[in-house]
Amino acid sequence: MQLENILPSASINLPKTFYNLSSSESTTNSPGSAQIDYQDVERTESETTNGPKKYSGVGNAMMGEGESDNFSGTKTAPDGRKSSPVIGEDDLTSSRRYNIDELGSDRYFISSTQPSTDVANPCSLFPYGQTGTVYSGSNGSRYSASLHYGSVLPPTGFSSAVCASRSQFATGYQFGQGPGCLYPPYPGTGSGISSMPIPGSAGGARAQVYLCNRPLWLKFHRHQTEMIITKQGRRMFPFLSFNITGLNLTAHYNVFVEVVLADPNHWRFQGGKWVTCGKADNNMQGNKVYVHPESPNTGAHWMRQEISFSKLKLTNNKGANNNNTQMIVLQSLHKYQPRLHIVEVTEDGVEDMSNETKTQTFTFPENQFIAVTAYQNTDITQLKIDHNPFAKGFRDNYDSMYTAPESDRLTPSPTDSPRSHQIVPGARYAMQPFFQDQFVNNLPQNHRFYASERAVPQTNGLLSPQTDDTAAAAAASAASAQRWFVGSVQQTGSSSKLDLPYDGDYSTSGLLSSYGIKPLPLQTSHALSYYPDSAAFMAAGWGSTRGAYQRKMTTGLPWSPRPSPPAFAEDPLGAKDKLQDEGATAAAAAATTTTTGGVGAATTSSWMETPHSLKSVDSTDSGVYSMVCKRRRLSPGGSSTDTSPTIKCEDLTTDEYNKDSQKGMGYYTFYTSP
DNA sequence: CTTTTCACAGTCGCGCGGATGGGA
DNA sequence: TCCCATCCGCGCGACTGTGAAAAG
Repeated sequence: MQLENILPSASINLPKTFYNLSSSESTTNSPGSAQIDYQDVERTESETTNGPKKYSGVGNAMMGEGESDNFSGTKTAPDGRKSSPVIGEDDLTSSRRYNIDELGSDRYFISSTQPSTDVANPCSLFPYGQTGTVYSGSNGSRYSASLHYGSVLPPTGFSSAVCASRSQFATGYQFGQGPGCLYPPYPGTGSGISSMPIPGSAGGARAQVYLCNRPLWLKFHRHQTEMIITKQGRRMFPFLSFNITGLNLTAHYNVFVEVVLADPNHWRFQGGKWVTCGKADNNMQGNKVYVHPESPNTGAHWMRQEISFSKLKLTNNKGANNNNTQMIVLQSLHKYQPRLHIVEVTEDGVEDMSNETKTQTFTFPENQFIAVTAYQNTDITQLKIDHNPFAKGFRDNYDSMYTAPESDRLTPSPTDSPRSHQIVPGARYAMQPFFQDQFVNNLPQNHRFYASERAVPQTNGLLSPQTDDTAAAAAASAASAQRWFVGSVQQTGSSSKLDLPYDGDYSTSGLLSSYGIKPLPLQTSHALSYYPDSAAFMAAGWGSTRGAYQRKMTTGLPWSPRPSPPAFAEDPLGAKDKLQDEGATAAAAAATTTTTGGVGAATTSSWMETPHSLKSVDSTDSGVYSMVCKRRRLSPGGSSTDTSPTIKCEDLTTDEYNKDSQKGMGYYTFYTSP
């Protein structure tokens, strides 16, 4: 790709107040310009489609402004290299930091429409499908949306089954992933596929789907999302929540989620990162589909409100099929990709067998996760605790948090969070605060001091293993005139700084560099994700004590023998180069994803082992990292490490940021397809 | 040694019943 | 005094991550 070309446009718009962009590269792009750039990118990408591509952008893209926050995991080594054990570190994407859409809007959408060349259409921005870099399967051929669909979801079985009824539905789809089924071309193609319209599909009604809580998903995705599976079933968190547009108001549709293997590998958490370990067992049988309880229903119904799958449960119990609750059967240590299916049916819920084209599938790469029976990466654990209302009891500063007046307490309750927006008709924005929060870190102004440092989303690439959302981001950016634009942000000049938003702080602390601790993860602000009015809490003492993390030491190899393939594909460029380019890459990331089709864009090369050169980099840190692999939370009073001030101060300008974000619904508005 | 299972403690909302207050 | 609406407290269930034990 031609990063140079892309960068300017790629850069995201961010409130300067918040990010303090100083980067020379950063440019003030207007939304329009951004779009144009993307076009360029897309073009470029398509041209290079066959070439080795790397996973790019996702990681960065993921870092939303709001998110940028705190991610602790990523830190820059003194030399500017990222030392975080986080998955994505090898990922080139990491270099790309920003994703437009994150900043611009909280909603990310993929249109099922065909990847038309229509530039104007946000969808067009994502050359999904075109980028075959993704896991192409044995034949190596790229999966086109249609192809993939067909392979995975045979018209006869899949769609037809659907029609009958929910129960049938589930049954019918149950083995969609069974042997013989192709893996969804995950990274790249996966997203692309879903986004791609099925040939002749929808008789004209092309739906557009927005991932409502995308920012939150991105946060997790950066660290490689993990989902607990238990015998009795465990809810997903983040849960899937979509907004759908473009449906026929009067037509009836079944909406369901299918979870398919994202790649052909078995994974294990070793050396602080996820690495492949043998082949996946794709013979696993069991229900893979969760039909939305409100199915079938009219297009008007589905479009009226957010479609939440908060009740969806994941289990590893093949025989478990609770009559009351649909559960999706998964296998531990396998990577999965949820996919949203919208199938037009008759009033009674029966699908039109004669017209399989009425099925539309949407895939959001950031929804990808690894099923586990116990959390492996403490970053994920912390994110879950910080964001999942059900886990409030595990928040270290919980006490102080709640000292605030009840009136100030906006945290959605476990039950209401999902329901509130789902049930109330027309309450499309009911969750606004929630989403907003995902973007914004609410911090007391007193923390403002560190604003400059936080200017860049932290975790850059380190984390995200798979990236894909960049495409989405790009689309979002293009689609919505970004309110904020961030240039390559990053730190001016020195490449070393690029990666680390917190560079200054971390380096200062020194502790962070070692990773012995989890730098304020958080997100305190994160913890308040659900607390729009977090400031009050902060005043109450929030942030004063945040659990420190203790790395869970793994006796295993410091580094995985085999780096995760696609997701974590290393950048061919030297690490150093990477860093230098990071600023550019960040911007490019968006473009890349767009062009590459998001995560999936990863080329076959991405599957190759990580270059030793990169490893060397890691090795440098390995001493530190090796120790780190898994982190465990410490008691509040715990290690001195956690005390680092930097952490607490994550985002300074948060207040301002919030103001901006709150100003208009526009921030949350949906993208409309041209 | 790794992975899975289980009991546990914690939070929350919901539902129920009782107490309270106002109006007829 | 009776009826009705509202408020409050309690118990229950749902849900979470933790950590130890069990299983492979």
